Order: sequence, then structure tokens, then C-alpha cells
Amino acid sequence: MNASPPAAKKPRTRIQKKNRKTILDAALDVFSQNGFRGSTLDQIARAAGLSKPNLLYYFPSKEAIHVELLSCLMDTWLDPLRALDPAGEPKREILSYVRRKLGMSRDYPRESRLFANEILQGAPRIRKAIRGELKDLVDEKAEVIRGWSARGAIARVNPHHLIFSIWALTQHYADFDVQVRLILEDRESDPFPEAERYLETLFDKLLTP
Amino acid sequence: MNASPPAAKKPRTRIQKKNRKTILDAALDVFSQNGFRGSTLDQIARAAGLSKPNLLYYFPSKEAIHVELLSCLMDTWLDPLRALDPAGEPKREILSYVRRKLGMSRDYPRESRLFANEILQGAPRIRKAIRGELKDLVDEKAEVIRGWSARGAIARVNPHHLIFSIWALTQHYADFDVQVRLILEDRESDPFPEAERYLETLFDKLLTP
DNA sequence: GTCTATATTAAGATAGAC
DNA sequence: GTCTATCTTAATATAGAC
Repeated sequence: MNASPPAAKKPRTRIQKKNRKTILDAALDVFSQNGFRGSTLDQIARAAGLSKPNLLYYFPSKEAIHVELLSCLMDTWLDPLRALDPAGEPKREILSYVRRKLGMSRDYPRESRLFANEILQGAPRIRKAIRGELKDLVDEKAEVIRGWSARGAIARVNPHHLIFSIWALTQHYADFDVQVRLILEDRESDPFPEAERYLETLFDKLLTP
Repeated sequence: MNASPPAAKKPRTRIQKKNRKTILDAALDVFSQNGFRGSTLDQIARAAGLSKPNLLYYFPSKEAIHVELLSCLMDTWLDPLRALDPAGEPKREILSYVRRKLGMSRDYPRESRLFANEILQGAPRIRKAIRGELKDLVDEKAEVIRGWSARGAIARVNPHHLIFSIWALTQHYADFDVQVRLILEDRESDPFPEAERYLETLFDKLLTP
């Protein structure tokens, strides 16, 4: 059995809350760009405008900061899928999900890259959350989509792979942002408007029965 | 100006060639799973069955191994797109490209993750190749696809985003393999057959005029 | 060409003053 | 709560024997 990592200190005073937020935001910057092992406490401390020992006053270790970030953000990350409404108009619901998810890539690219780094490296710290709450949510929504397919409201598609494809296509614009921008350099200074049109067409055609 | 990293030693004897290959293969294992900074020479040496100083007899530094890997593999990585034939039947050509690219994710997931790690972290070591040979190839093939669209052989789509979507959808099955398998655990032990069917349908519908 | 031993630096974490 | 100084370990790289 592995011991669970030491839990982060519970915030009490106002100043503690503020500093913890500052640290987590700086850590998100650093971890999302360099991965866990590629990031140093020095970088995070500098980004947060605090000293290294002061970081470790608020969090017991570098690992604890990373774990805290991942678990805090997991919830936000799943919100767009949670909002998929079984009672809504099927195709509109899925297209809205695509739009919300692309919006996350545009507005929260750091979060996307944080998760991408973690999963790419075998998801050592969020395996449990993936097999647990993430899988449960996906299975639940896949069942909804299967129902829509079955009654002919949308085309027949494998619902799990449909969800994967939405993740892949939208997160690509955050995770591979550098590459996308380098390739489009002389064409689109902001790839997102075109991406939105393209993905709308793609999923509209895919889902039309 | 940055000095360019020292070039790797040119192989001369048979044993040198063999050892360099062993080292690069081991390094691919390690770098693709842990990223550059997350990997250590110890890990690579152990995986290669050589001592650490022996590694540094063949390559001047850890960085040199990484650079050599990336530049050796870039070519292989672009082969499927190079094979897209302007004289072929348009939809069939694109669907074949998708199939080849998905095959790369299945057969060479380490290479996919090596590039994903690199790009995710800002592509510090392959920026030039992206703006150069990669962009040139993409622009060239995008022009081919634009021609196919214009003459009505396939539907009207943004060719650059079409190429991005093929990358995103196929590489997802290599880069996020852990997540895909954890979620499909009780359904598909091998995600690739379903992925191939799903992607074939998706691109067929997207491209039909 | 390959190894053991080691120099050198970087990074996570702690001690203890204020 | 915050800082300076420091301990400790791990990692890149080198020296030098064989």
C-alpha cells in the first residue's frame, strides 16, 4: 500500500487564503508549461513573488501543490460535460458541449496543458479520479447519447468515441497551441474563430442522421 | 545568440552504430514517458543496459540524445502526410491518410508522446522544424486539399483545420492512451478497431460534398 | 570502449532568527 | 508569517584506470 500524500494545510485567515491562491496560480503557470518534474520550487516562488520556504509554509511539498491543483481543477474541467442536458434537443446539446469545451481551451489553456502533461506521463496522480468520477460521468452521458442515437434523433455513433473526439479536437487547440500558431502564422493570428466554424460543421455533419 | 548544441558523434564502426541505436531506443522509452526534464541519464542507462559514462561516450550530453531523437524521428513522423497523393482519388486519399496516421498512433505511441511532450512544453527544440519543413509540407498539402474542395470532389472545409483535426483525433489515441483505456476498461480491451471505424465514418461524412 | 569513482551543480526541504 | 542560511539528495558530467 502507498501512503497517501500529506494533505495541504486548510486555509484559515484571509491572508492565508490569498497567499494560497497566489501560489496555486503561479504553480499552474509553471507546472502547465514544464510538467511536474520539469518545474522547480524556485520558479514557482519567483512567479508567486514569495520565497521558497514561504511556499513550503503553505504547502507541505512540491507534490502537494501539484495534487491540490489537479484535484481543485478536475471539477471545473468536467463542468461542460455535466451540463449536457438529457432533456435538451440532442444535436444542439452536443454542439453546445463542443462550443463550451472549445471555450475552455481558449480561456483556460493552462488547465488543459496541466492535465495533458499529467495524462501523457501516465496519470500517476489522477488515475483514481479518471477511473472514478470521470469514467462515471462519461458512462452516464454516453448512455444519454446512445439513447438519442437509438431513437433516431442523431446519427448512430459510438458514444464513447464521440466524447473522445470532442476532447481531442477541442483540447488540441490548447495543448498544441504553439504548433497550430506556428503553422497558421501567415494566415490566422487567432485560430479559434475558424476552429469554432470548422468543428461546428464537422459535428453537425457527423450527427445528422 | 544561442550556441547550437554540440552535434552527436558520427557513428563509424559497427559496434558504435549498434550501441547508438540501443541508446536511442532506450531514450525514446524514457523521454516519451517522462518528458525531457523528467528523465534521467540513470534511467536511460539502465534501460539500455549500459553505464552512464558509456552513454556519454556516444553522446556529448543528455540534451544531445534528445535532439538527435527528435530530428531522426521528425522525418518518419511526416511520412504519412507526404504520401498524400495529389493525383489520387480525393476522399480515398484523405481517408487513407487518417488510417495511416491512426496506425502510427497504434504502432509508434512512444514517438507520438515524445512529440506531444515537446510541443506541450513550448517546442523549445523543434520550433525551427515546425516553422520550416512541417509548415511547408502542411501548406503544400493544404493547397492540394483546397483544390479538391474547389472542384467539388470533396466538401468545402478549411484544409489547415482539416489537417489539425486528423492529427488531434489520431494522436489522441496514443497520447491519451492511459485515459482512453481506463474509461473503456469494461468495454473495449483494444480501442483501435472501434477508433478506426469511428474516424472513418466521421471523415467520410465530413468530406462528402 | 567500458567501467568505478568523483567533481559539481541544482533542487527539495528544514532550522532558526526576526 | 516571512526571511536567510543551510542541510541533503539526486543528477549531469568528467577523470582516469583497465
